[in-house]
Order: sequence, then C-alpha cells, then structure tokens
Amino acid sequence: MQTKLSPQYNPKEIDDKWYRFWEEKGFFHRKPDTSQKPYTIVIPPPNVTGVLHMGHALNNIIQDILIRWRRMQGFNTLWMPGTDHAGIATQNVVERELAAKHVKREHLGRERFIEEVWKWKNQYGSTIIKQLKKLGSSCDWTRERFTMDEGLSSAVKETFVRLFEKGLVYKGKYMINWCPRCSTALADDEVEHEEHEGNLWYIMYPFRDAPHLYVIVATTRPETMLGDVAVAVNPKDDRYKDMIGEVLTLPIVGRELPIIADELVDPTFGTGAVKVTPAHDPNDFEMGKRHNLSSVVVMQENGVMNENAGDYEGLDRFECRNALVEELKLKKFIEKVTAHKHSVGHCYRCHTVIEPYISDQWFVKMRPLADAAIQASREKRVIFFPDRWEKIYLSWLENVRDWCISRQIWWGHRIPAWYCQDCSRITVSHGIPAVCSKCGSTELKQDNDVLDTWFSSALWPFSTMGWPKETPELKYYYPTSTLVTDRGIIYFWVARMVMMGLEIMHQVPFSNVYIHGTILDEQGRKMSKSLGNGIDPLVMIDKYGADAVRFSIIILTTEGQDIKLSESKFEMGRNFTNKLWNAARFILMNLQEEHPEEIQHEFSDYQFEDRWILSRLNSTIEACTASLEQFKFNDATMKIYDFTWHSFCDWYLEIVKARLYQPVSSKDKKVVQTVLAKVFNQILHLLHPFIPFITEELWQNLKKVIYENKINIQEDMRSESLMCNAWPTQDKRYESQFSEKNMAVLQDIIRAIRNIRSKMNIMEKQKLHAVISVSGDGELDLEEHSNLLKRMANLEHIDIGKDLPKPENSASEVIGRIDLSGDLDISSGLTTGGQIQVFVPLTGIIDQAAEKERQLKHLKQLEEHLHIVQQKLHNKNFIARAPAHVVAMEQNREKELLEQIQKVKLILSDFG
RNA sequence: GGGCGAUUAGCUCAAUUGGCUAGAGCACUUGCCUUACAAGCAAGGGGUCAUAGGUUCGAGUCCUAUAUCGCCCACCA
Repeated sequence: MQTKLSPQYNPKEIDDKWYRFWEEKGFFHRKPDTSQKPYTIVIPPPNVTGVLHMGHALNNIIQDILIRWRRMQGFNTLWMPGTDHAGIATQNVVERELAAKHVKREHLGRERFIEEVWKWKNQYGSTIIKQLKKLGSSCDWTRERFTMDEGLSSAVKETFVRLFEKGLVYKGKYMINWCPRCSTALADDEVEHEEHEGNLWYIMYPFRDAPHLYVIVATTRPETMLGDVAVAVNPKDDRYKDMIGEVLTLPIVGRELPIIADELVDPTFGTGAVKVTPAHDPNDFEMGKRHNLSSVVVMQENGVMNENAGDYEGLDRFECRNALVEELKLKKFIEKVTAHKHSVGHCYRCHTVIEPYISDQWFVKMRPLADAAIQASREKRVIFFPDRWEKIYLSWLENVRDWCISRQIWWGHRIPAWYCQDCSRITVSHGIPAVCSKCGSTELKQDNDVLDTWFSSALWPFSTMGWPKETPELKYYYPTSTLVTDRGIIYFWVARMVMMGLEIMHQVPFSNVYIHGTILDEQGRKMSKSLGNGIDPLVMIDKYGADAVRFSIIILTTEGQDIKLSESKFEMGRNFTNKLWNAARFILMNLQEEHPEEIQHEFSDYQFEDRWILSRLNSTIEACTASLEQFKFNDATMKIYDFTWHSFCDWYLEIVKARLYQPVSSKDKKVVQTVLAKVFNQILHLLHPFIPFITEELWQNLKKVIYENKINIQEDMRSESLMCNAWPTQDKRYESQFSEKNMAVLQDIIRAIRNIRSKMNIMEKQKLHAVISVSGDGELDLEEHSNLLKRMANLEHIDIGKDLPKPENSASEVIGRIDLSGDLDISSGLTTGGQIQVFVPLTGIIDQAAEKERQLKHLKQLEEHLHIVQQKLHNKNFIARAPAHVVAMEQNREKELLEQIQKVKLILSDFG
C-alpha cells in the first residue's frame, strides 16, 4: 500500500504547482451571470512601490478566505485586484533613484520624468502582485487594474468634470498644509501630528506711542513674527479691553501692529494676547479675513525665508528661528522662555514639518457628499465590523472640512482644467478643449497640478469595472459586497469611496466594511523599517509555507483586535499543516486495497463511532459557517482545528484502527473507509479557504484514491479542483446528540483508566483489567462499547455490570454522567441518574499511598464544587428568581455530587 | 482637551452577549521513538478574570470611578 504523498510535508513542492494550476485553469475568473448571485471584493490597491509586509498579508488572507468561501458557496465571485500609483510616494522613489545617477527631476522636465516613472513602474510595479500570489490570493488577475491606466484616467476626468459642474469642485486661495520638502500641498488628513517638546517664547511688543510699555505675546514659532500684522486679544479680557485699537511696534521689523479684538483668542493661554500672522497660521488666516488684515508672506515654498524676512532672507525656517531668538534676546525683547509640549504636523510621506501656507488650490466641497454618506450609514446601507468604527467614521464625516485635492507634483492624474491666456477663464473638460469657453481664444494652458492619489482611489470600486462606460461588469458586480481594510485608511479611503460611490453611482460602493487589527511586534509596537522589527511574510512563507502563515495569522485574528506577532507563532500553523498531512497519509494508505471492490452498505451499518464523528462533523460545519458569516475568523478556524485534531485524529482515527487492521468483515472495513474518506473530504473543504494549497494537494490525492478503490462517499467529487467544489452544508441525518453524549462518557472512562495508569506508573504497553460498575437508572449500554474501551484504554479484559463491588487492591475513579444541559432527552439513552465507577485491580502494583492521595484530592474537588452549588441552592432568591432550567440544573448537580462524594468516601474508608 | 481599545494561566489570546468547576496554543511536569505524525502521543500542574464600589438570585461579561498601556481625533497661538 503506497500513497503518492511523501512522508514529509514540504510546502515548497506543492504551493507553486497548485497556484499555477488554478490560474491556468482560469478558476479565479468569472463572468457576469444573472442566474447566480454575485459576491465582490475590491482589493485595497497596494502602492506600486510597495513590498509585501505583514499588514498586507493579513489583509489579503482575510479577503482570500472570504472569496474562496463564497466561491465554494456558489456565489459568482469577483476579487478585483490592482495597484495604486501613489503619487508622492512613487515620485519620491523615482527621484531618489535619479538622484543616485545625479539627475534631478527639474533637469529632465515633466514629460521625460513621467516617462521615467512609467519605466520604473513597468520594471518593479508587479513585485507586490507576485508576492500576493505567493500568499495564495485568488484574485481575478485578468482584470488587474492600475490607478493610472487609461480607463481609470477617464473615470477620474469624468468625475472631476461632473463635480466641477455641480459646484462640488472649486478653486481658491486658502491656507493649506504645505510640505516644503515635497513642495506640494497636502490634505488635512495627510498631516501626521506628533507630540513635540518645544518652547513657548514670550516676546515683548512695545506700544508705538509709549515704547517703555509693551504687550507680551507667546509663540511656539517665533520666526513667523516677521509676518505679523496685528496682535489679538479677547474682547472680554479685562487686562486688554482698554488697549483695543492701540498700536504696537513689531520688534526688529518695526511694522505697526493694531491691537484687535477676536473671540477666538483664549484668555487663559499664554498671556492672553496673540500675534496675528495671516500668511502662516490657519487661525490667523481666518482672523485676518475677519478683520480685513493684509498678509505678509515671509517664507518661500521650500521653507527658506524670503525678502520680507529682511536680514533673515535666505535662511531656512528653523535656522531663522534660532537666529531671530538670539537677536530678540540680545535686544531684550524676550521676557521668558518656557518648555511647552505641543503637537507638530509632519508630512505623512517624508516626515518633514508641515508649514501652513496660503496658495491657490483645488478643493472638493465635502458637506453635501458627507451628508449623503452619513445618511447611508444611518440607513444601514454600509455596516462596519466591528461596529465601533461606525461612530468614528461618522464623527469624521460630521466634522469634515473641504478636501484639498491638488498636488504640486508631476506623477498623477493631471487636473483637467485649462486656463485661457487671454481672458483667464477656466475651462474644465474631459478631453483637451480647443477653445476657451468664454472668449473663444485658442491660447489655453492646462493646470500644472495633479490630483491627490486618494481622488482616484475613491473611484476604485466602480472605475475598475469600466465606469464611465456602462459595462456588464459594472452592472453585475457593483455595488461590491465586503471591503476589508485597516483602520488607518477609514478617512483617506473608505469614507471617500462611500461619498464618491453615492455621488457618481447613486449607490454605496459596498455593504460591509470589515476593519481588521494592526500587526504589531512582540512588544506591541508597530512594525516599521526604522525600528527594524518587521517580520517579512515572504521569509515566513519560505520557511513554513504559505498555508502555515495563513493559518497562524488567521487563528490570531479576533474581531478587530491588534495582533502581537513573533516568529514562533508560525509554528502553530506549521504543526497543524503537518498534522493534517500525516493524517492524510494514514487515511490514504488505509483506503487502498489490492483488489478493490464495491460493497453496498447503509447508514444502519455505521458503528457508534462513525455516527459520532459524523455528528461532530455536522456541528462543526454549522458552527464554522456561522462564524464566517459574522467575520469571526479565529472562531471558525479554532473550530475546524479542534475537530480535525482532537475529535477526528485523536479519537476517531485511533478507534477505527482496529477495524482497519483486523476487520471483522470486508463490509465493516468498507464502512470505515467510507466514513474516513467522507469526513476527511469535508475537513479539506472546510479548511480550504484558510489553507488552500495543502488542502488541494490532499484532496486531489483523496479523490484519486476514492475513485480507484471504489469508495462511494456520496459527495460530488467531479470538480477539477477543491476550490470549485461546494462548501459543506449541515445534514440533519447526521445530527446525533445520543452519540455525542455517550462518547463523552466513554472518553471519561478511558481518561480515568489512563489517569490511573499514569499515576500508578504503569507502562502503557501493559494490558490491564478493568471493572466498570454502573449505578443508577441509566440506560447506557456499556457492554456494546467494550471493544472500544478495551482498545482505547489498552485492557486485557473488562467486566461491566450494575453496582459491582470494588475488587481488592484496586485503584478507582468515580465518573458522573449527568446531563447538565437541562433539556433532557430521555430517549437519548442518558438519563439523569447515576455514576460510573471504574476499578482497576492492581494486586501487587498498587501504590496505596498514591491511591489514597488521588481519592482525597478528588474528594476535595467534589466538595468544593458542592459548596458552590449549595450556596446557590440555599439562596431563596435564587430558587425564586432564576429560570427554572437553571435551578433544575443546579439541583441535578447537587444530587450528582452528593452521590459521587458518597462513593469516593466509601473508597476512602478502605484505606482506614 | 475629546474619543476608542486593551488589562483573564509564565507568554499570546478566547469565552456563544448575565447562568455548567473561566478555555485554547506555546511554555512547564511525568511517562512514551505505540506500524500517520517526536512538528508527535498519553496523563497532569497552573487563573482573587487590573483595582475599588454598585446593579442582580447570579458578574470575566452590565454600571460608576481609579490605575497602567496603546491608538485615533482637535484651530494647545
């Protein structure tokens, strides 16, 4: 008897083979078919510059599980893959590469630089795609998209034009977040705030007409004082009330600054007087508008001080700060400096300190879009898992400000707006306009800016399906089913997709949003390049196999919680896949016959353990499916794990070995083979979404062996691949409370004997004699199971009877077999009564002291338990107010415990 | 300043929504190379569920504080 499975499980030999098979056969690809229900996921497109990290791995494992599971359930699935052009990030990468060759982007010019980026994209852009394939991701690669490809560009332009025409996109001079290094505007949420130990400088601003008197203002950014145009106080602040309208002199610069009153000023902060710099602070910008103040820009785009900074022109903003403070100190304008903790904005791409800056930018008017999204949430058209994210998402939508979408970089979707050189009218158009829409001039110049990367990402769920064209895909697969992503991009991406989906498609882009946790290192820190604490999923795949990585990650994934990961975690997955492999070897070996023949049998030919395992399988199918419905991935995984390892391998396989090795009849052997094949087949189905490679390999082997050996498991095995087969459904015929409860009793008896063996230091090999005494009115026919008991407890012979006496010199154990569930089914063969006593006569070997100790310990446990139970029962309120079944359960338990205690005491009395 | 999450065995995490003696995996102890598997088998030990109050017949689970850690948001000049 030989199987084709090698004795050692080696994922390297199977993973790539099956992935190629699936892809070549086109199993990932489906076409719209209105006779089937669609299930769609769009991938969160990783950056083209990306390299697979653990976060990607988790994200894509979850999506693959959902897609494979739904595909098996018979849905017409689409997992839409692709990558994001990641404007700033990609531009930075290519710029760095050019810098290594001493080439600057500016020297190349816009067109040639973009050519370089495309070259880079074509060369390296598929790296992460290849890595996703290594994981087993069953995306429909024939539909792979890129946010800069032609179709998506068309979607971007069309959206921009539509929003502009509706007045939802506008251009204007506002204060935005400026990254001096990237030399571009950023959206509010692209700014990362960090706590910073800074200083608060208290600077004296003298009165113009009384230079010996002054007002002190406090600032964290003294260099901006060069752009001050006023000093503001709260109108209700008694200290300053009378000074409103007076004029101060700006130290060093000499500019005259009126004292103005503004509600915004917080009298409790600093001195209660604030310098007003409309060109360099968002609050001051608003204040400037309110009070009609001019603004003085003192800095260039690159963070270097300009001509308005006087002597400081040409200095970097932070050098200027230091130098200016020195001068102020020297000239005695600094009253004091205090340490001050405050948060400072940084560019999310390059981490440079952000500068508030006034410039001409494009914005999306968010209020109407956000209101529609809020409405959709309230109507449960978008549901978050876990639901706590909905509140966070909603509060963002409620407070959202207009979205700055223009970026002063080259790599991205160029804004489809043209400026007339004659009348300066803006023409916004999908195609290149021939003439100015106002004056008819042909002198048109396109806007230099590109759109925020997230603008195109926001369209992803429909742009990837062909919009603005009315494709069959769009019609069938949109809206999508589930979005799987990280909490980090709820605002960036999820919210914007909802808004754009509603605005453009008039439908939410997805009905469920599953937010998974973040992968952290062993110490609970984020994995990052700079800390060097990352675990490379590809290295882990190489070492443990993709399935082990998937299994280990997913068994740790509890709803939305972060995952502390260390390499040792992958051992669980490896051990499990290895166990599965070995179980398969055992099964396949034992299914093979030299002269296979078909033997008819019926359910009535099934033995007790066959019915038991089928019943357990049935409940596992039910529980696992239910868990997946609720996105409880670890729950589902644990259930199959426990069933496979601890029910199927530990018990069923061990029990049936006898029937395989010394068959009582060829029919019974066939029965065992059939059940083995049937259950294992279902296990492979249940496990397939989680560990696709090994299950496919084992299933292909199983299928062949089943066919060759004429085993009829009454399941459809015709598919070419396990991934195309049907997800198991429960079968009520196999549900058997009777066998599950009785098996639990048998397991207790076996464990009791094994425990005695272990405690008495008796070798496993040594066969024993056991006396099993049943008391009470139970109807469990132990005699029927004596072979099972003998085999599993390694007994020479076994005596079973009612109320048998304890043999001399025997170790014993009392086992309760009460049904505590409260909903007793008398016909199940298990009634409320009685215990089972197990005696193992050990003349000559028994260690009396050890045995006495065992009994005393057991007695103590029972008494402690009884105490807890009686405490409840002695409480009148418990009897009166707890539900009847709970009271009944406790009463049964009390009775049971009392009887057990009595039995143990009796045994103990032998020891004197 | 506001919000959210976490706190359960030595470690990493569960606990069906308030009801069996709180469960796994790893680690630990003891015995086994038993013809699928030592990446394994068998039998064990190990928990004041962060703290303090409260609600309830009953609390790991609900409420109120407190502590520690982490994350997010904010116009902290």
